[in-house]
Amino acid sequence: MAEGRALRADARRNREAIVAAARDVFDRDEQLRFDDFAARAGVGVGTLYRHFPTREALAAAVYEGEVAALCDEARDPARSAAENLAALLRAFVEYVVAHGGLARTLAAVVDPAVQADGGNALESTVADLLTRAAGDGTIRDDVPVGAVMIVLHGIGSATDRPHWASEARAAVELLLAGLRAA
Amino acid sequence: MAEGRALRADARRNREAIVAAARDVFDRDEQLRFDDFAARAGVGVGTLYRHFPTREALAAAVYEGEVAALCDEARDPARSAAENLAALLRAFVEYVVAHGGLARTLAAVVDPAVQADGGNALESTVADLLTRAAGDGTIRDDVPVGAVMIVLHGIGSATDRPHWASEARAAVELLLAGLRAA
DNA sequence: CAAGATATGGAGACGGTCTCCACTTGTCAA
DNA sequence: TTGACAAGTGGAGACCGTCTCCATATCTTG
Repeated sequence: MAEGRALRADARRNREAIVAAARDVFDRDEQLRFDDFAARAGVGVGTLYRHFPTREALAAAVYEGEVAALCDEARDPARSAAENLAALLRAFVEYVVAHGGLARTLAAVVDPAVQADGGNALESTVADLLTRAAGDGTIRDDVPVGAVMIVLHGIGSATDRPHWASEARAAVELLLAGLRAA
Repeated sequence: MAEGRALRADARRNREAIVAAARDVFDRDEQLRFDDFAARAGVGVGTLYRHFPTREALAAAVYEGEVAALCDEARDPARSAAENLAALLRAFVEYVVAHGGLARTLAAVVDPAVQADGGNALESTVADLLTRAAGDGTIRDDVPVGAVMIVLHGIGSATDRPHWASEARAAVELLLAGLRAA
C-alpha cells in the first residue's frame, strides 16, 4: 500500500471525507448500501470505488486509524512491558465496548490473513510487549502473538451476545491469568 | 424451532439433502451462489428458500449437527469435569483444524446472539462442565461461559491466519491455564 | 494561461437474491 | 384402489445492490 504517487489535493480531501463518513456509519452500525454510502460522503460512486475498490479496503482504512490511537496509549515508559500489555488489552476491550458497531464491522470485514501479514500495528505492538515481558520473566515465553490475536478477534466479533461486555472483560482477565501462569 | 407440523416424507428427504449438500459445500469452502446451491442439492430454489429462508438458517442447521457430535465426545464419565472440559476444548480446535472452511463459514454466518440465546448445545455443554469443575475446585469459579465462547469464536473465525493451527492450539492452552489459575 | 494530467460522478450493465404461483406428489378416508 | 385435498415443488423473472466506464470537470505545472 505504499503511496505510488502523491494524491491531488482535492482527491486527498475526498479520500478523507470518505474515511470519516465510513467511520461514522460503521460506528452507528448502519447497514448502508454502497451507493448511499458514497452520497453520504458527498462523492459519486465512481470516486468511492477508485479510492476503495472493496468494502474491505474501506474497513481497513478505518481500522488503521482506530488502532493507531489505541497503541499509543500502551507505550508508557514508566510501566513494565507486562503492565503495558495488560493495559493495552484492557483498553482494547473498553474501546470495543464503547464502539461495538465499529468493532463488529471491522472484525467481520477485515481479513485476518491481511492483518497477520505484517502491516498490522496492533499485532506488532502486542508482539513487542509479549517478547519484552517474556524477557523480564513476568509472563510465559511460549505464547505466539497469534494466540493473543485470536482472543482479541473473538472479542471484536462477538459483540452481540447478550452479556457481551462483561464476558469480554472476563475473557481478557482469563487471558492475562493464562499468560502469567507457569 | 419446535416442529409445528410433521414434514411430509419427501419434504424431509429434501431438507436432509440440502443440509448434506450445504455441509459439503461449506467444508470445501466453495463460494456458491444460492441458485447453484439449490441445483447442487437437486432441488429448486423455491424449495431451498422454503426450508431455509436465509443463508444463516442453513448454516445454523449444519452447525447443529456438527456440534452435537463434538459434545458427545466430552461426556466420558470416567473423567473429571475439568478433564472433560479440557478434552472438549482441544477436540474443538482439532475439529476446526480439520474442517477450516466449515468453521469459518459457521463462525462468520451464525449469529452469536442466536447462539447465546439458549438453543446452543456447545455452549450449554461448556457451561455445564465449567460449573461442575468449579464445584470440584479444579478451576476458578468466576468465569462466565461467554468468556470461553468468545475464545472459541475467535478460533473459528481466524482460520486464515498463516500459522493459525498452532496459534489456535496455543490459545486453548492459554485459556486452560487461565482457568486453572487462582 | 495554456495544455496535459488527474480526478469526478452517475447512468446503466451485470448478476445474485428472493417471490410467486401453476403444477406435481404424498396422504388418507372411504 | 381410488378420489380428493393438503402439502410441497421448481424455476421464470422481478427486484435491487454492486461495479464499470467514460464524457466532463478540476487541479497543476511550465
